[in-house]
Amino acid sequence: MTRALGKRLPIFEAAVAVFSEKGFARATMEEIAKRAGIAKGTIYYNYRSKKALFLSLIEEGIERLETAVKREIARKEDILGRLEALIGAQLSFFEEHRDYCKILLSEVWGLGNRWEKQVERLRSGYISIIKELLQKGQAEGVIRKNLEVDTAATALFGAVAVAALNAFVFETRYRYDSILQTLKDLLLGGIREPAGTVAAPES
Amino acid sequence: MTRALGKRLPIFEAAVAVFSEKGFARATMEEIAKRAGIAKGTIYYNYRSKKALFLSLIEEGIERLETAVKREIARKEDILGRLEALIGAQLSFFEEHRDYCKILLSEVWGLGNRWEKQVERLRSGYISIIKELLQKGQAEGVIRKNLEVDTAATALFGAVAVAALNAFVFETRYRYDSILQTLKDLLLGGIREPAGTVAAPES
Amino acid sequence: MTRALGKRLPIFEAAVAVFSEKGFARATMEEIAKRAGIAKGTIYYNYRSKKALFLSLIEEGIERLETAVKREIARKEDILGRLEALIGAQLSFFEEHRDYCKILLSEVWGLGNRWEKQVERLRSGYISIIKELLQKGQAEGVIRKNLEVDTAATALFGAVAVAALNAFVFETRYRYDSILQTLKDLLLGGIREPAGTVAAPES
Amino acid sequence: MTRALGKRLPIFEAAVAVFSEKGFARATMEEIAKRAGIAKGTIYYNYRSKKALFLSLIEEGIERLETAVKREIARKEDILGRLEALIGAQLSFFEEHRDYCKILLSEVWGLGNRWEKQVERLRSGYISIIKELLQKGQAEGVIRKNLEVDTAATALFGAVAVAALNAFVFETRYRYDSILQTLKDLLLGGIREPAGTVAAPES
DNA sequence: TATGAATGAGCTTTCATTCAT
DNA sequence: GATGAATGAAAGCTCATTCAT
Repeated sequence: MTRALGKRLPIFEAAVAVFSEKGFARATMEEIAKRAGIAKGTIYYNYRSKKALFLSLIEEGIERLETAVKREIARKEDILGRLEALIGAQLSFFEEHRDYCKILLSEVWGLGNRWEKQVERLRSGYISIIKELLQKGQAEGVIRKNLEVDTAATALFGAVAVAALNAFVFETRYRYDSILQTLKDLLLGGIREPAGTVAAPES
Repeated sequence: MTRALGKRLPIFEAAVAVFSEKGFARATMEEIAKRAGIAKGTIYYNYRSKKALFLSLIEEGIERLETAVKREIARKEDILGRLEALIGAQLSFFEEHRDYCKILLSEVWGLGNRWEKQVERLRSGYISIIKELLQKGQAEGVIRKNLEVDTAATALFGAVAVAALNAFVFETRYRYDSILQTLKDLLLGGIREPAGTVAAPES
Repeated sequence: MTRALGKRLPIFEAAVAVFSEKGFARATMEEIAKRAGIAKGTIYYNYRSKKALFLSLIEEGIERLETAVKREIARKEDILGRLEALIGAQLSFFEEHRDYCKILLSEVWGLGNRWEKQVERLRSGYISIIKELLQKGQAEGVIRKNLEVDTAATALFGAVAVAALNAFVFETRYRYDSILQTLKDLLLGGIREPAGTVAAPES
Repeated sequence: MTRALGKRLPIFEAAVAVFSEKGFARATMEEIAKRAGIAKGTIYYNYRSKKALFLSLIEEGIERLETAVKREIARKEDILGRLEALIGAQLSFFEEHRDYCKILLSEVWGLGNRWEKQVERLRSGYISIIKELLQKGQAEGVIRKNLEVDTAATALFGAVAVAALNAFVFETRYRYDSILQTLKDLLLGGIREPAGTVAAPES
């Protein structure tokens, strides 16, 4: 998102669609151009290369995700509320942009160093948001101190992302609210039935 | 894993390495052959195509993961113990085979439809193991009934996988025990400091 | 022959030459490209595949042959004159395009089923022209009724084609008029010295 | 046909079948071996190369054709009877060995110099049989002197071969006797209704 | 004799990229 | 600014041939 996006927006949107459907390697500039309704050469007039186009996608995608997440977080005062908001924002973002969900999982998280430093920065940038919340929560005593924030943050991201992928991409039918509630319950309260509760047998 | 693996094992191992480093599309038969120390044609003598080789990899990988997980689960009697065992087995498998960790995340989970029915079957086969544990636990009253098992199972898988990827692939230094403990705590008990607990200030 | 043949004509001509020299299977795109003075990829920019290029060749070839034959036939009024014209036109076409002569014989007539429906249609399309002439001639009483038109038509085609191949491809020296006259005599009047004729000893 | 054909016969027969179905280039040693019920290496134990196997096929094929033709010719005294016998023998040979019919037309006649000198010798060897008959007949005054024997001989061969191919390979249903009679009539007597004959309307 | 695993040259095809218009 | 014809490097795949057993 740099120049006065003349033809840039259509290209961008077509690229998101094609990259998410085919993955980076099997996506072709030809198809992106066709879907954007322009000539192939025009893409090169706006982006240096296929890779540059892709990176700009990733960057934009993570930026949008961050923006959405930060906006939702800001609305809550307490840490736990903010974590819930984060889970909700990420899930909702992935529902609306299942394109990105696939791309992020398979090409950014799933590929290790395969991509540039740039991508790595974005990845750890996003994870940091979660980490900071966790750390603040630990300091305030609302989050368990024995959790290693690094691990917990990535696990949290992974849980939401994979569940989102499963529901929005693999399954055609799903109940959004139910998924959201389950994720919040699971991540905040754990799988286990709380100790104090009298586990009333399902009679 | 079919014939009396003449050159099959070296091919297999080289393929795992290359596919995990480059991803399916950017991996070349040439490189796999070179790394296996054989001629390109020999791969085709043993596997019908690049795709077939890859699928056999996936299949074998998920099979091994399942085997390891099931073995560990079988050692425990109670459901929660089994869930802990599952988390541990998956984490340990991903540490030992970080190749597979990347391949599974980026090409199997991360790709929706892009692969064959066969892969989809394997994927949901593995998830079923988790789902069954959760359902049994809910019946026994040790797992919270309000969790949607589908979502919870995929989230659990995703949490472990992404955390493993982060530690074993992105970071060079990590403390295995710490990660394992964090995942168990997080997934079984949740992020939140248990209610009853007197949140002892971090003195 | 579709688009405003940019590089199509040179490709086409090079392809005719190479296919005729080497046959379909042993002809390489590399050589066709080199002979057309273009890059290999350019062929694929103009034709979907090697097979498509070849089929377009066959189609064009039979079309040209048909056009030439029909033009010559149209100039004569009587059936026998038309048959002579057909023999002459086919022979002359094969002399001018000995490339096609080889391709047609070896890949179209010589291959049974091996090629597409499309080729079969072209083949029987051309044979039909001869068949119709024969049938009309039988109806008019100038052609022997006991001849099976199917057999006679293919035999006539084969006689001219193989004789043409022999003269124009295998032999370097030949007398065109003599060949033409022999074919006309043979096919219209037969090998046998007419009965009534007093076989004047070769004085 | 040299060594004590130990495994040679099965190979030979399988080769004829496969070469005729697929043509030289698309036939594979693998398939020939499988169809002969032996291992691939065994073919190389009996024939120096694919080409050598193929050439031995051609040689054998033309030899068999020549033998059959000469046998039938020898039974007749007069030239015209011999020519009829030749037509009959060639047609019958092609019916029984439609394999050879295809191979001969597409790979031997249809390919010009593409094959070895050896094949050329065989080809012109067979044509010579026809030529000699024609020359003798011209000397005896039963065959028209104005026919160029070279052209007439190849035309005769081509007429029978292409008609045979058309009937035996392209069509599934055909009446052998009718085809034979038509070819004899056509080639000996010509297409044209004999002049003296009162063209009796088809009452 | 017979085998079949192994080879690698060679082929078709794809596609990111360039550049004259 | 925009185009799309042209390119050629690179990849998957086939198969005649070899050779240790």
